[in-house]
Amino acid sequence: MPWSEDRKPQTRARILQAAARLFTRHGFDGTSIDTIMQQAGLTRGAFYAHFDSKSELYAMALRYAAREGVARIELKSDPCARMALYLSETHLHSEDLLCPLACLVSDVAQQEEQVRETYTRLLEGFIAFYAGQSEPDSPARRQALQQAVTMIGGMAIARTLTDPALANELLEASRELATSLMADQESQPAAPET
Amino acid sequence: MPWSEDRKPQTRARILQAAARLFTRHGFDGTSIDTIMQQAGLTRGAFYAHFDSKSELYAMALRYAAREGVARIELKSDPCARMALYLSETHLHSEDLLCPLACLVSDVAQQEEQVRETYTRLLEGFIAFYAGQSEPDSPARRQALQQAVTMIGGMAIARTLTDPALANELLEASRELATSLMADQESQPAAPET
Amino acid sequence: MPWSEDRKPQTRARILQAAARLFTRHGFDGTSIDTIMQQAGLTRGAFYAHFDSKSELYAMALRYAAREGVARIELKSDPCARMALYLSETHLHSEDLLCPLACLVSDVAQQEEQVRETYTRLLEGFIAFYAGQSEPDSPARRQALQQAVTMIGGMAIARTLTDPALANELLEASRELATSLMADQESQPAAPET
Amino acid sequence: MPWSEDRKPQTRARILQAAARLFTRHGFDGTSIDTIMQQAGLTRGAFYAHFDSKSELYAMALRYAAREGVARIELKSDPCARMALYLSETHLHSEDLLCPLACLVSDVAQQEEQVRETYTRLLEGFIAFYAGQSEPDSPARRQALQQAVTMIGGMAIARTLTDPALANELLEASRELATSLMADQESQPAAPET
DNA sequence: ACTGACGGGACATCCCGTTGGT
DNA sequence: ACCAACGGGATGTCCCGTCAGT
Repeated sequence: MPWSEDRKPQTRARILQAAARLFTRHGFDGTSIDTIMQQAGLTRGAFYAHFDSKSELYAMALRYAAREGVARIELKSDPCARMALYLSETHLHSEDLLCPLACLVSDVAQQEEQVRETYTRLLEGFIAFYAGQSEPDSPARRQALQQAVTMIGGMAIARTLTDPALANELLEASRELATSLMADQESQPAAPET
Repeated sequence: MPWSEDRKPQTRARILQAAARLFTRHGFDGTSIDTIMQQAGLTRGAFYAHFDSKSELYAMALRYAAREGVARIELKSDPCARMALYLSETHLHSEDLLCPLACLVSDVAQQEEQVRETYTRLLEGFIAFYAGQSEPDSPARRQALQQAVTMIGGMAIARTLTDPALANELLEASRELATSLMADQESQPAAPET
Repeated sequence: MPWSEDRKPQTRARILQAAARLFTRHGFDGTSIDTIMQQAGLTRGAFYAHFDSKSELYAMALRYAAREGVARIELKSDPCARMALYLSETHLHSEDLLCPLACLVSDVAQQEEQVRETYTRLLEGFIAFYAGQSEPDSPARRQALQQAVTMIGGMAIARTLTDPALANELLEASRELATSLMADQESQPAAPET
Repeated sequence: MPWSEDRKPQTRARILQAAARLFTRHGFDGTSIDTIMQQAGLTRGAFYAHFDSKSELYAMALRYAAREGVARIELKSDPCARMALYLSETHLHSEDLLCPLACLVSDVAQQEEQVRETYTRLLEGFIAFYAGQSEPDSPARRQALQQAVTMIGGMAIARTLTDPALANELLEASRELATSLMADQESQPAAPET
């Protein structure tokens, strides 16, 4: 092999990082390959040595962003603390790390099958984290799904609003709901409907 | 002008209808003015006699779709029935009527201020419907926010998934959560955490 | 209709003319839409108001060039004179009118089906001109085919050569062969083999 | 260098072979260096250790294809049999051996001087084969030129047509004409117009 | 000799907003 | 109000030639 052996993965990672940042902020159509590569310190010409198409990169970046996000949040091992961090104002205004599941929900919905497939799997991972080894139809599973909807939905909507006060109010309400869901799960395996 | 006096508003409505349908499905960048106008039975030249720009149309269409959606759902006066309809599989696979608040969350997030402003106001309306005349910081208000997150978030995520089973599972869990929220609201003004 | 009624056909004709000129000289890949439109006094933006794709234009330009060429040559009603004109040095070095059947033989061979179809039909027309109402398997038909091969083949090869002397020699030999074929046809319906 | 001494020419030959095959089928612009090298079992970087540019390779491949073609056809020493083989349907649909003089006539016409020069010399060789040691202006020379036009022109046009029946008809007519030319040459040194 | 990442140019296609014209 | 030709910007994709590195 020419070049140093780990140069390609490094470059690839740089591209993925830039892509993750830009895609989560401006979506698929709002981000050009030129911009991504420039952000990665390269030029357009090198792009196709790493990825087959913009779509493929998009899917890869989705995964990258999700894992990277998880990695940082995993510093907190408490699920409750993670949730609070996810639905925090800090995360909402974060410059470099946004959850693709939230920021790209409807963006992904308009992409081709493979991308939506990737999104689906990432969501399954998200759910699995909160569901643990629960049965397919168990209350724990249902609560994990509700947890996902609350967290992702809350963040997605908050990101869209122009009114910061309303966004914060929404985040807080979401945190409250998510907290109650987790409380239910611990104390009793039943659904939250009292 | 030899045309009948109410022709312009009619044409405008046709454009809005086509725009609402197409935007909610394919997003801002995925929908061209040409396609919209063709769908409305006109050509692109006529567009600028009704709207100043694509962005303005997008905002208008957002409002149009929201109102139109509300109009149809309003046949059910029961808030609970409305919620069930909103989070139903029928709505998920609907051909002609989708909630822009859900389908375009992250799409709107990438648009210019004015569009996000419109989205914000529509969301306020959505919340107000479930909140009633509640105080700014009351539990009822909080529950309305949670209701919005659950409904819009649930639908938005379900729309993106490729796995129909998972999508339905998610919708069902969302319905359950939304139901419990409404039950809480009626029985007691407290938050759902028992 | 806005604009003057025959403006579009005129513009279209300008584009076709430029395209015919450029394509016959530089082939499909050697000619860009930009260049064609510039040559036609327009810009790239207007192109797709007249043609669906570059390929379609190529096919159209093929037909245009063939007809235009025929039109000029038709001033000579004598088939023999036409042949002599076709295989003349004047035609070989012509600035603005080249036979697409000769100049684009192998260029067309690499294009998609529809283009080759167009070429095939044009060749049939070429043959029909020399065959008259001859039977499908008659000597007259065969001679027309041979005429076509001689004329088109001669011109195609001559166009490719760098040595002007050899090119002229080739043209002359082709003229001689074509002449003998026509002589045969008139005097006797048999093939030229004495 | 640890490599065996004749490795370079071998590799070079592999590249030439792949190039000849691909160029004759898809032309200069339709064939990428990547494809050629892949076909040769190498990658693009190795290319420039053997050739200076794509154009140079094109010229070389032209020669290679011509010689290779001649080599196979030379098994038949009878000029007439060779002609029949050249204008056969087998050659027309051949998978791996096509005459570059025919398949690339107009493709070469659009290339730079050096390539056309190569083509010109190859054609001279082609003519010389049928002309023998004839004088520059002799009937034999003229007939060789006509032979070349008939064979190359016939094949070039047949390759372009979409209608197999017409292509075969054209080939047959060309064979007939070529045959008569050879008959004339043997029996009498005069031109065919008796 | 060979690999493969990289720079940079080219181009077909798409789409928006304008404008002449009815 | 409506039509549609037109200008011009943007971008994904492809491809050539180079060069660092073995």
